[in-house]
Amino acid sequence: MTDQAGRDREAVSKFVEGFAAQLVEAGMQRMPARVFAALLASDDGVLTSAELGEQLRISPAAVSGAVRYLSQTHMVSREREPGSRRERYRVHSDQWYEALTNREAILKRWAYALREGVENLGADTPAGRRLAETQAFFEFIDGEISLMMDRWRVHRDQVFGEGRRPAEDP
Amino acid sequence: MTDQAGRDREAVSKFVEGFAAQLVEAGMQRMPARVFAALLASDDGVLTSAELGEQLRISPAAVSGAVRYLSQTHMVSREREPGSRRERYRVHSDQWYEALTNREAILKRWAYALREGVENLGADTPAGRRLAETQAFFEFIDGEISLMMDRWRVHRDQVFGEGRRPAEDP
DNA sequence: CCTTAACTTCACAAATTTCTGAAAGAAGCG
DNA sequence: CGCTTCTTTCAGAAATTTGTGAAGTTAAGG
Repeated sequence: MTDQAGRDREAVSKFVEGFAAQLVEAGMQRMPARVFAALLASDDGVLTSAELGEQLRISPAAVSGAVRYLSQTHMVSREREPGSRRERYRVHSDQWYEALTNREAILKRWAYALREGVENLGADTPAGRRLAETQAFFEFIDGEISLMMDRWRVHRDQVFGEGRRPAEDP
Repeated sequence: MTDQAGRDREAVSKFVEGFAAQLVEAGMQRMPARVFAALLASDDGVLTSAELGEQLRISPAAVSGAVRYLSQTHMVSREREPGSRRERYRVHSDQWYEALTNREAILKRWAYALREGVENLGADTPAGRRLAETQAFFEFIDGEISLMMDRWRVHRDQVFGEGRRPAEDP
């Protein structure tokens, strides 16, 4: 029962494809999106490369590419069980949406490009002022996001209970 | 001087292409990104279709497509000066990043897909619980974002001064 | 060590996306 | 009203992206 055995494959697949489609809509590549959704919908949040390939009907190469992207962006972590050559990919509930909000790296680059623009166009020009305000916006957001995540953790512990966290890795 | 005349075209172009590249990196299509960056860097935040085409070296068709996307996502508004058949496209500083955070629509769709997943997989299964927590996260974020924008407006008025707003449309 | 099971990399074919020129469609202006 | 100027739509060429099979690489286990 800890495996796919007793589960409604139809329902899982429907969720996986539907949620992946939404992720794609938001700009994520197709394969990473599908792999990620599959992990989210798995019982333990862990699947092997072979399981992913079979469930999604994609080649090992596709799994490899998708997982590389997902681990680079810290949405999924890879583990290898000692004494096996199977690799296992895991989604940690907390870790992954922390990663999602770590578009911070992107915000930083935007802010940098804008600062350059202000310098080159002149801070006293209309365009320069517009860019400066935009830059200030991103810096503001950047700071707010980490505060928001702090509040989320408090909120989550209130709603879902605090004791559950260590149980996630059985 | 209110036109491109006295401006450093080189500097403008450098900013436009650099910032557009960052937007593309974050998932925006190329042409919308370039058009948007060009508007940001323009003196009045307003450019005509022809000006955009000339500055970016793209066809009228490309401008049309890019602008359609940008106005659908409320990042740019289109106006037609009465008595002219030239259309003008404007970026309102405030309006556009409000639009950016209005990924709310996306968050809503994600939350919906997740809720369906919880129902179909069962709220009492491990996967169901994971999905439920993720759903709760997005709902939390969704609420926080509008509060954050409120704080931003206060912050902005403190830093940039309050009186400047009506001056934006001379 | 050699074998074998697994993952990764690479070159290419297929599918998709992107941008253009050309034609069609609006809307001012005489 | 018809001419003219601008914008939009559309079909297709070009470029990019995507996913695969096959070869290459790593590491476990005899």
